Amino acid sequence: MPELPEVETVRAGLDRHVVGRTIASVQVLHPRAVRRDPAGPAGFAAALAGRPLKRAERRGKYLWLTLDDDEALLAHLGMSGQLLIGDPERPLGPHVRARFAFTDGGADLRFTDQRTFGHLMLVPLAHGEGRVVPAPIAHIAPDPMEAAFSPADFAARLTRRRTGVKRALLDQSLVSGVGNIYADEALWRARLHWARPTETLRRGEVSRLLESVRGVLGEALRAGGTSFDALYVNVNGESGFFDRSLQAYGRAGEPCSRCGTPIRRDPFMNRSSYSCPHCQPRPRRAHL
DNA sequence: AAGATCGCCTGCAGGC
DNA sequence: TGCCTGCAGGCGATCT
Repeated sequence: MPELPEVETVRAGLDRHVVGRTIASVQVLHPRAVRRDPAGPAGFAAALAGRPLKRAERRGKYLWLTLDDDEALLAHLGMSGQLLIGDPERPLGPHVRARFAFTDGGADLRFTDQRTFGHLMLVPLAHGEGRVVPAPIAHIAPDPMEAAFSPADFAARLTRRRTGVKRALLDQSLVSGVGNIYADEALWRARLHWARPTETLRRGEVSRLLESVRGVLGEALRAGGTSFDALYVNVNGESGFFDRSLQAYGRAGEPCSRCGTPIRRDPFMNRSSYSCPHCQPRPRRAHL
């Protein structure tokens, strides 16, 4: 599941292999891939033909290629999305949803997505929080790794919430780029229970949490950051990450690496939260 | 109006 | 063997 580190690796791959080139033609192979684009598959494809790709940018889990005329090709990989670069003659796999060919006749770009939670759209650029971003994501907060991110704002907005700390971490309008996996990892590292009410967090706990979020994201980024160049054809946001060392996520029943207590799995928002019952004791007043 | 829930999707694991 | 259920999960839409 691509979260910020994976998406950043994809962005770096796009920067290296498609920025500076010009789109020749676009095939939309599954209409759902562009479901959020009001122009529809044909309009999306037509509007992109002949457009040069200027820059590859990212905020949180969204990435985009800026075009001329203050527009951008915006992408979200969802659960299973991949952007693959390779020989334009290779056969189309079953999950290829869109294909971009370039005027230089070189490697093409393919958006593949088994579960089709991801999407692409052609959008105008607009002013977001502290930066020019695609208009549809102007409501997304800066991610913890970007210059526009303000720790003071994050702390103030977090403790103003009336919810559990994990729900807050997953809310992209408070801080972007954190998904279920890294939320659990950051909470484990910060020794905070996922149901801890945000308004009870003390100043030191908030800074410990932010430090933990940045730590797990940064380490994952460094672990996976080379996978793209090594593979070249695999801008996929997965390869090189599945062997990432996780301390809590997915480790129900296994001993906590700090204290040996078995990691516990709790149902959470129709999915799961993993935590150490000893290091992350459940608060008396839990926000489930 | 903020916070919580729902529905979208497919493949796989596990039970019977 | 094959069917069924549950699970994975980000996010926009829709409730309260």
